[in-house]
Amino acid sequence: MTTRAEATRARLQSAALDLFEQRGYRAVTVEEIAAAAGVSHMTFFRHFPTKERVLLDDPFDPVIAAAVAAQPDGTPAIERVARGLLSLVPLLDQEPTESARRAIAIAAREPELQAGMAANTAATERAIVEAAAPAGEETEMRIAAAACLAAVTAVLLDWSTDGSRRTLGALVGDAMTTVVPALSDAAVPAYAGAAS
Amino acid sequence: MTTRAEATRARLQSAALDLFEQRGYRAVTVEEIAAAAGVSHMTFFRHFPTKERVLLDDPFDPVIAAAVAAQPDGTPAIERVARGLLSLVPLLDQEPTESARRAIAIAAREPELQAGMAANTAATERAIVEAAAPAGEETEMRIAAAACLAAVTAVLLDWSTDGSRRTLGALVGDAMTTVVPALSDAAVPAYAGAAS
DNA sequence: GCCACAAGTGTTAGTCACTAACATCTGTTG
DNA sequence: CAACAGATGTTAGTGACTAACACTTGTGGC
Repeated sequence: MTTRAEATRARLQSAALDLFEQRGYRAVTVEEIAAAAGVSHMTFFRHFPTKERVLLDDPFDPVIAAAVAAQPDGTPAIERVARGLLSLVPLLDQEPTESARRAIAIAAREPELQAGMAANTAATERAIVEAAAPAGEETEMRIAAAACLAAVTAVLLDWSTDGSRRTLGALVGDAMTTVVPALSDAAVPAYAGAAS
Repeated sequence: MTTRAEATRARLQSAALDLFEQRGYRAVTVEEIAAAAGVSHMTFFRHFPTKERVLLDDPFDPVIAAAVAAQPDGTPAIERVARGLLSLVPLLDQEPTESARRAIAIAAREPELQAGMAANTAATERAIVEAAAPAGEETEMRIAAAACLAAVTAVLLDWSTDGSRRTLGALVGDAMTTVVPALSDAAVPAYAGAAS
């Protein structure tokens, strides 16, 4: 059941994406987005706390955190995080990622939006630490999460803009292999040697 | 020779730091900072492009980039970056870091400022890639830089607020060991085993 | 000392993101 | 249909940031 609020929210996101693509993030005002969605600017701010959030909305933290937590412990934190992220690759390659790609492509052009993406990353980092860090190893896990997520963000930016037709999954595989060279040795055959 | 502009800039930074500590980043207006420094708000914006920048000013990118570039190539990108950052530890432990610590402690409390720190990190990342990436390996280097810098940022936030009396250098050593476990084996004896 | 000249700063008048308070409308439930 | 809650609108702000133009202060040549 789609509530009225959900429909409004979706219209705002869609209108914002279109307008940002046409005229650039900076040049579009919240008023204009709201008008294009047929609502007032107050309604916009009831659905999104900031202009930035209408573009950079990311509800995947719990999924990512669970994937990391599912990795066997006992191995170094950075390997657990890397393997957890790799385990999500099949999911990535089947999702309807087109609107996400458009959003990231817009963010890639505006430095202020990359700061916003970093805020997303920080939230994901916290989720991973809470879900997957053994007691007493929170710092290690936070460092490992920060490192791996930064690497994923780096390839996300490429993927969104580059003409390169590589799948997001393959790029994430490369990123994890770069961060944890040991992964390419044997553990994840599907991605071994994928890095150039 | 200290120019008038440099003096004004320093007064603005100092006044901002004091006011932010007393009343919090959000609650202090640019007008108030400017007034405390004896100038108008327009002068503030001539010295700093945004309110955020008066706190998060970071001129160390060239030093960091050079330190990474100085590492021998042929090893994985992530090891070069990690070793480059480690080579700066002696410098860290002798610098007058007190105002930096105060600034980071303020930033640690405000999510919006952590986004600003991420913008700093992105700039550092670009500087490292430009200075140290062999032709054709830019992506690998960018991923490695993003990962290591994220790890350093994570410990910086701890260092600024925690009562822990560990030196910044020791914390950075731990961070690099977490990201590149291989470093603890032999290469950098001073930090081997420093991680808990 | 005086006179360009430029760098630094001030004033004023805006735009736009974002907030608070209160009114209105719409859909649902008894 | 009445009552109620969720969703939206209106209005009136605050504060970050910009543009245009005037002014002031320090510096070098005469």
